[in-house]
Amino acid sequence: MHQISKIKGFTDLIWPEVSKYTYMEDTARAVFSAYGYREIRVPVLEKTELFARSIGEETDIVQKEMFTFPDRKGRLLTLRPEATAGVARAYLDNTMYSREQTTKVFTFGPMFRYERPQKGRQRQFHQVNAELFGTHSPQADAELIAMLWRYLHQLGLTNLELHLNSLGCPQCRPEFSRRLQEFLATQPTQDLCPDCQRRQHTNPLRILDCKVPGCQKSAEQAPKIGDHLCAQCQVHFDSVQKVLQACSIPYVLNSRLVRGLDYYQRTTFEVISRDIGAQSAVAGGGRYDGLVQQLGGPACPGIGFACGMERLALLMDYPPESGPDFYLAVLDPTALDQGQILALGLREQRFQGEVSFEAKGPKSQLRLANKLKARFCLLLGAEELKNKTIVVKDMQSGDQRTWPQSDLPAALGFNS
RNA sequence: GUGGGUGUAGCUCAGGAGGUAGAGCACUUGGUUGUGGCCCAAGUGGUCGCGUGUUCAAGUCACGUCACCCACCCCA
Repeated sequence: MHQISKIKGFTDLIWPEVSKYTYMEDTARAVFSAYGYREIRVPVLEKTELFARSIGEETDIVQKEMFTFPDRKGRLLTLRPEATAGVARAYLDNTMYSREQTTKVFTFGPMFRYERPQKGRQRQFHQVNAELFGTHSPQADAELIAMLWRYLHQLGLTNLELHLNSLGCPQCRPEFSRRLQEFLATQPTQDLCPDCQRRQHTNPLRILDCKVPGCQKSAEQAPKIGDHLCAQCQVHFDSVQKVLQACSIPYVLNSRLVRGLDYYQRTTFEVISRDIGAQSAVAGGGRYDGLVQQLGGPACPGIGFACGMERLALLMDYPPESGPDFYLAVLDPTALDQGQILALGLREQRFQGEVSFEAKGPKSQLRLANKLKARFCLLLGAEELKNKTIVVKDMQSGDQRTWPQSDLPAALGFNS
């Protein structure tokens, strides 16, 4: 019989790797709740239309990266490729906008994109996500970015770069796109890659972050969106930067930072690591003031970010190495039951440890205790069973002595 | 979707120009050591990813196929 293997791009998270994920989640809860964010959990499966309408019909994500299939009644469903659309939908479905002026939520969980797997990229991957609805204030942009920065710092990550840009708004961006197209028209067409020759007409902003050398050269000389923001966008962007500076959050302006989801406007940002291979963006986000309305809700601004947990995991040194408090080594089969009873008592006192399920000689038992990095090895043989004692050995110093079983917790060097 | 790389023991990998599978680590047992760590000895463990072909003979050559990895692309 052949084994059934996992499907491409889907991975099992096993220990110790999985402990990084619980740590990221626990840390997110701790940090985000200090900023007033509450947890939200939304479905993994949504109507395809939700993503088509929010992320953008023409984006790569919608065009070729979604897991989409009909349900038993022929309705098109899609495994979420990102979290914001679903959270925005939930915000509307639950009329959360009517409960309070601003709503702060965070979530985490699996996302799905049909891409070729590589380092830092899986078909099922995980994100930590935060969204803030209901305010236009640039202070909110800065607070959200500061929270993200704080979170990454709390995870012990350094050597990260925060890239910042403004994409303008529906007032000023069309004008900039037109100027960009005009500029591109003056460039020799063959300098652009085939993709960009198409984008030139459909989505010219995307050319700015194309990595093909010819396109980069053109992009360098191209007009910058920062020079073409409308007055309100300029004021907004300046304010965001002012707060970030005041909070001592280091960032670099990157006029070529263009996000691949259509709903972003004004502030956008990305956190980059140079230490994890080609997929270097560990977090990204921005303002999406038009999104809620686009989904059929009231005009309601919003801003949010997502962190790629797989990519953060590549940077994390976790869990710290540590062994159990004790290993209870049973030397004689007749003592197996008593071993369990004694371990139960220790565990009730919050000591952490293992009991052997089978009796073995002292030599192999001590080898095992050593391998487990247990602090104490407790040896229980036929003689100890009879005398109601147990041998306690400190694995580090090698010291050992015989203790009454009734007083075992004290033997591990703790009082109560 | 497009490139490139890799698939041999539980793990990391050797196997020059085809001749019936190797090392280190790990594991088991024993010796030594004050009952563990160091050292020594023995032992368990492999349809060489899968299939077809060439050949007297294929881990080794050819073709195909699958899987994984890295990169493009895209993004977190």
